[in-house]
Amino acid sequence: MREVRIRDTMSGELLTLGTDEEIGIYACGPTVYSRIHIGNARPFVIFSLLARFLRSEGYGAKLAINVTDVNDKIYTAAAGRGVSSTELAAEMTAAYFEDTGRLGIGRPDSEPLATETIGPIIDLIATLVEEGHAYESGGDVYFAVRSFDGYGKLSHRPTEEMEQGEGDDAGSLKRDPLDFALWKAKKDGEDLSWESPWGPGRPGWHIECSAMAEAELGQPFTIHGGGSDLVFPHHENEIAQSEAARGEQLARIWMHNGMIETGSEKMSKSVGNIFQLSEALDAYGAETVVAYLISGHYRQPLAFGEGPLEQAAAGNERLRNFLRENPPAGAGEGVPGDEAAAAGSRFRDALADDFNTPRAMREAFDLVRAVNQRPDDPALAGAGTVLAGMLELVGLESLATGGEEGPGDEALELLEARNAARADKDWARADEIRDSLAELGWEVRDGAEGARLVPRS
RNA sequence: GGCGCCUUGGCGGAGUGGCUACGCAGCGGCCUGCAAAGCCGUUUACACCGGUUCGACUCCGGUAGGCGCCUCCA
Repeated sequence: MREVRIRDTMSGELLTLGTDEEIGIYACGPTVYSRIHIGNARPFVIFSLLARFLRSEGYGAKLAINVTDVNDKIYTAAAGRGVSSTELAAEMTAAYFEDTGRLGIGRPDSEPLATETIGPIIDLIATLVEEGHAYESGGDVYFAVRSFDGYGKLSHRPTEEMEQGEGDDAGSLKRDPLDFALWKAKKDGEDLSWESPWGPGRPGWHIECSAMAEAELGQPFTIHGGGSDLVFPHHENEIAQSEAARGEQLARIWMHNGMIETGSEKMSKSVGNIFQLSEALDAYGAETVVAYLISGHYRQPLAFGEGPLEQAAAGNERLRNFLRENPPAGAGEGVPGDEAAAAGSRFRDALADDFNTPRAMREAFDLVRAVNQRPDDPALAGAGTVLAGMLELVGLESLATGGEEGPGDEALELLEARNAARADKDWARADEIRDSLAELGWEVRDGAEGARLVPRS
């Protein structure tokens, strides 16, 4: 069991996970008012793989990624499309499950919906009102920011500074411009609301995560994550709500992923709308999308574009080629050589060090090159098995177990005919057959041990 | 304007006070009947300006540029 360290946004420091604690991880999922884009997939992948890695190291881990299915944006988008907000949310939630499911990295342990957590949300708000941290005003309920001393500790913003940016709030029901809504009274035209002690309404944007996190993981829990764009105000407000209500820390470590950037790259129209996850999956496949998403350290911004995706695909192809030549052994079959085992160990070390996936992948590629250089070195025995183990940790196990179908009879007959032609040094005929095989989807690779067929990529 | 962060070779992207990241692409070579796969080599990469240091891409300061957020209905 390795000591795993994660960079904490609040303190800026690398914090160590307790080896005997249950690692509760809560990551903020999407607000389902539209199909998710590839940026939304980054936290899903990062936190899913982190949980997978922790388990493989022997940690107890529970991952919860919520779905925010009631929100201003949903009302607006539904109205724009002429459907009910419930309908839109249900449709987009289903699309979210489908799109993320296609990534092939499994599902979180729990995926709570805001609309199914209304009871706990109302209870939490009621507690805040009782404790004097929140107040009702015209059917809305607001959190009194100044009643919570630690406000700003995550995003490192002094409250004095925040006031200045505040625009005119003349018609507001808030007592203080800093305050934010916990509960919003039902307004005309809104088609979804719940009864509450303050009248019919719906939750504000931040409270649902406080309630769901506590319901799923208890409080405090270990890691709270999400995109860096949620640091303020969303996570700052979650802290305020949860800690004011419970008098206890919400989460010990705050872990934020960087944004996917399109930079100034101008994309062609046909590629431009590939921002949606489903379209990226259609165009490149899950393996490429996952490889792309782990190609940079999770905290850093990641450049998006055709180039990076194709590069991820090409890198995968190198790994896949290697695994074809060096297939992983079955369970319990053979012991890896020292050098191969050391590479696997360094791969895990990299992940244990703030989940450094690009550094981990370096170990994978270094191992591949070493074996290609010295295929018979006993120290590198079992490299295919080691590599497959590495890839499983980062959601790329399909590169090793891709379930490639073997060539059919027709292809095998052609291959045999080509072998015969080559034996006769009838190169023209051999090349002709190679073209035929290509049409069937097979690439011929001549090697010392004869020709073999590989699916064309 | 405020807070946080970033700026690495054609592209993506790690990392370290002094030693090749890695991947992709290009070019040259090896291997191959020719290819593919693979191997080797490759155009002196660390925004700019100062400073600290025997030595900085790697620490400090400044400049320029970029990114996220700055609130709950624009």
